[in-house]
Amino acid sequence: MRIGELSERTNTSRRLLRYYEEQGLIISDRCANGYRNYDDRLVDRVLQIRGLLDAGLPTRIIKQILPCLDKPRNIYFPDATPEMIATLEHERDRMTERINCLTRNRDAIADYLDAVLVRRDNRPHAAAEASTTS
Amino acid sequence: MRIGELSERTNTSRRLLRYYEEQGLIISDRCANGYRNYDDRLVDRVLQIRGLLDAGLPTRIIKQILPCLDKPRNIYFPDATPEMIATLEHERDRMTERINCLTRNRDAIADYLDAVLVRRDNRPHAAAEASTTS
DNA sequence: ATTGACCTTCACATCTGTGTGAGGGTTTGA
DNA sequence: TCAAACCCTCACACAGATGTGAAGGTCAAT
Repeated sequence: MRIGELSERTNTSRRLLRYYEEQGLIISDRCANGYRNYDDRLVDRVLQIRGLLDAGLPTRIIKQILPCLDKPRNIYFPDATPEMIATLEHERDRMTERINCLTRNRDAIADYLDAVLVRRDNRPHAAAEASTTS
Repeated sequence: MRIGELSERTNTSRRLLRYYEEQGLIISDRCANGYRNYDDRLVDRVLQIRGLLDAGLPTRIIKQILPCLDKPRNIYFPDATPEMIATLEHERDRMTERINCLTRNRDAIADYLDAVLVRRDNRPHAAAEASTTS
């Protein structure tokens, strides 16, 4: 598929697709006329990149962790240098911290919303309250 | 406490503390000489802000969600306009998406690391393998 | 009284992810 | 053949988070 289609299917501007390529996050082969040509799998890949970017990871890090995220991975192991492993462990832990932080705060927002909405439902005009009071 | 101490205790530059204040994320009262004076609770608050920023939330959003994250919250409910509630619900959902994305990818990294490290342990010089083969 | 370690504001700089548009080719269909 | 709709590269612009430094006030200890 060409860049326009990938752009539509991932809801990502052409500009950004070229930028991700420039940063080494995705690759494309070229048609005879110079147009980029993308594999179908790039759709998921781009979505994954966008999710990680949105979660605060810089392209530099995403580029490093992408190779070990490919699905049929157990088939061949790329070069796993000790520094690379250390980097991955570090990023794994940082991501866990992010997850915990987000979870804590999201739960607090959810609790707040629950409280506000319940309070609203219990107002004067409240109607269906039979089971709670009996 | 003054800005230097808050900076040390949160591992955050003075510059950034002033920036967060300018963005309305934290407040400070001033001493007679104009120095900022911070409450002890600001330490946790700043840490929370940093975590959210690191997880990809912009200051604009953080400012909106902070008020409903205060601990003894159930005591008084601030003005919860319908738009505010809609915003919070939206951010809650976006945070859930981020959490899911981070979790998926972190787990993939963890799996990869486990596989690489196990493989390494099973190499020629492996010693303690009695239970696996019997 | 002076020095050093604080603090203030202000302003300019940097990096990253994006947008936008110019200038120019290719392909397709009327 | 011409227009529309693609594609290309390049370059400038912008916003947000952050660094850095200048010019200057305050305070504590020597």
